[in-house]
Amino acid sequence: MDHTRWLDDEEQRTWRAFLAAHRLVFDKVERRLQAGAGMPQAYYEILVRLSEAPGRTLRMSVLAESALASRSRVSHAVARMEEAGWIVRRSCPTDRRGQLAVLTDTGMGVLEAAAPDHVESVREAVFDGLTPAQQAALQEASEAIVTHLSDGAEWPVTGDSGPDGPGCPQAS
Amino acid sequence: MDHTRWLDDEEQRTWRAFLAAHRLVFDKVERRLQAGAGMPQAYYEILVRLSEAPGRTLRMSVLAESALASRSRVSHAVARMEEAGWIVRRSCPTDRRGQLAVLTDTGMGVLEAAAPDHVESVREAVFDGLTPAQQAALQEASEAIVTHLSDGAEWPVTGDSGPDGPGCPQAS
DNA sequence: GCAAAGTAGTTGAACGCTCAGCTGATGAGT
DNA sequence: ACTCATCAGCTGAGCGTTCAACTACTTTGC
Repeated sequence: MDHTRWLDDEEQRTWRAFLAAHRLVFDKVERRLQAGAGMPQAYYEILVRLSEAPGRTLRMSVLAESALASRSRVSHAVARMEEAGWIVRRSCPTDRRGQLAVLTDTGMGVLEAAAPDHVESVREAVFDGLTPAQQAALQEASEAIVTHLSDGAEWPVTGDSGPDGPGCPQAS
Repeated sequence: MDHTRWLDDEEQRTWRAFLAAHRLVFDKVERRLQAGAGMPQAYYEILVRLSEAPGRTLRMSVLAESALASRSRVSHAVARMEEAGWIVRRSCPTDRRGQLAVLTDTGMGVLEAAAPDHVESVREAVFDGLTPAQQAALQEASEAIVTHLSDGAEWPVTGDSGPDGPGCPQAS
């Protein structure tokens, strides 16, 4: 027997449009970022989160959660960006398991240099194709999905530091 | 001077929600597919396109375009799936540069076995979190983005074979 | 105190994707 | 016919991601 809740035609159409939009938007944005700044989206997002954090500092695990990335990914990425001089790692004074990632001035400079073209590509890919009403609808639907998938757990879309702070107070 | 068309707060919020929604949805779907069927989304999509094509056959370039993938990606992917016995390659009789990818019965079986859980994961990730109105809005916004990014070029979201057929008539 | 369970982060292998460069076929211009 | 540009597809190197260990530290329960 077949319990599968198959998609009807309308759902199928929605899913394929969503899929196509995703691929087209992120391909474009990723390519532009790679060409212009030589870094993948994931790295950019890590830099953004760090730049917004107090003291430009975040614990690895907080960074991972806030950038929606696995710990492993962040580990590898930060290692690479540390080689490049964009980030330095310091150990956390209150929990010796912890590591703090700190955005350097160099890293901040790289981010600021990359931002204008990145933002432009996002605007071209998403906002230039939408009416204000469609934009509002997209926001609402996206937030509904995020809320649903983050389960009961709150999920700070605007990057604040969560209910219990950055996990390790910025030591500077 | 600074010509950058920065995002205002509302646009920023929309973009971050869109970004988060996509990461969460595709992470979930990809993981489920990988765990259940041992294949990435990109492979699944290739199999779907082939299964819908007349004679379960498509030229490599048509396959790439229809799956929104680069030719290189399709080349690598088909090579791997050919090793697995899911696809066979045959040369195109009318254009000796061309290659036809044909879905085998084994491949069709793998696809059919993978489909139920994949569809279920899509439903859980997307539709279970949306009201019907939100779903309709998401479809409209996604299609607007797709239309915008595909430029003037038509883009068959529903996988038909395009204005001039599969490019190489299915020879069977 | 001390063992057991849980948490933070790292590491290396496997793998898919991208990019650039390549072969070989086709089509247009002369 | 002959050249040159274009197109279809393949290939290998490089890179980022994932997954499954693994180390080190912390917390819980006794």
